[in-house]
Amino acid sequence: MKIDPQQKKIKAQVRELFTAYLEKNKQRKTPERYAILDEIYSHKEHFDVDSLFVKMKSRNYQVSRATVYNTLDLLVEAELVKKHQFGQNTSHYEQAYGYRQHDHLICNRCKEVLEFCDPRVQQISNTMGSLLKFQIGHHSLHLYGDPLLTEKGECQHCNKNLYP
Amino acid sequence: MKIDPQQKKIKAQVRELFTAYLEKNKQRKTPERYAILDEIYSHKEHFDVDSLFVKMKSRNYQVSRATVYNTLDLLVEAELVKKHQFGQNTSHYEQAYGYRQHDHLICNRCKEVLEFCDPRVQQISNTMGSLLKFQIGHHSLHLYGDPLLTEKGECQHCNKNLYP
DNA sequence: CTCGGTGCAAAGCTTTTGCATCCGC
DNA sequence: GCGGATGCAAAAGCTTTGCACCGAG
Repeated sequence: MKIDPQQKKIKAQVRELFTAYLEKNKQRKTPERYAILDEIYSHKEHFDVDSLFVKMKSRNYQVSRATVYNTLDLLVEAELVKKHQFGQNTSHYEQAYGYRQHDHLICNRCKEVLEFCDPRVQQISNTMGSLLKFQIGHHSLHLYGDPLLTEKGECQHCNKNLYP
Repeated sequence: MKIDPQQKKIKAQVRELFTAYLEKNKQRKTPERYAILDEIYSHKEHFDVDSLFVKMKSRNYQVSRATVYNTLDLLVEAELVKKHQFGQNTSHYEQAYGYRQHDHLICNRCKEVLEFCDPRVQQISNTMGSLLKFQIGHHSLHLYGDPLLTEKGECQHCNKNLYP
């Protein structure tokens, strides 16, 4: 894996933000917590708890599942990680820092997750917040659909033949 | 419970639609399936699998959990029921017929689910579908937020005192 | 030193599966 | 009567919990 200087910078910023969060909330700064944060910000992709657990294990770092769950909760609370539920019963997570606001489109065929941006989502959130008298903290917009195939029956995204 | 003539009419229509779906897909018309559909359309509220199972049991109708799960899948497929995942690990369901398109706002405090309508959601769905070359089948937009409290600290929805 | 965090394994919940029986077609 | 659907219970996931030990403050 290449070392992206931009990613390295983000990692450092995120560590600082996490430290600030931990201090503010009088939580301990354990090496496990930082190791998990670091691992998460080493890959751009979405992930689930188990794949993160396996990644930690396959590196030199030994953590328990319980700690992974605990730390993810903390990171969500600190707004450094976002939690999603895409149709399945497993939760998916993604980085929340250094990345512009976006939503997700999930392919019904291959379950791949694409990202997109639309400012109207924020507008809706604002409108409904004031209309219903809520302070909206976050939202999730998921679109589910089938890819339009080429005349050969190939998916225009994963390039796999998905006919029919 | 009052018998709402409008609701009764909807029930009849839904039964017909379900019959059409079952015939089209060469599935059997079992009494259990109709009983479950009927139970779902007897209450307007959202529900989860277990509460539906309990409701069926507490009536005269005995069904197994497996059948509830199977039938819900069918009903989702037939577009008579919508499935949602609100933050928790339990799936929630709601009627999909005789009800205008709407999305959900979930209260962070009491977990109550409010509904709202905004045509811009459909517009976003259309825009992103053609932009990313997908045929969007359905979507889910969930807003999560805290209710604005009155000066006495009461929630303006459930009227409970939620201070602080 | 103290008390919160961690690791491990067991328990808890929701959902799925296997198999015998039942019943719609 | 055949083959799919159901019921029951067991199994399979994912997540949470209990408890002993460890280590950050």
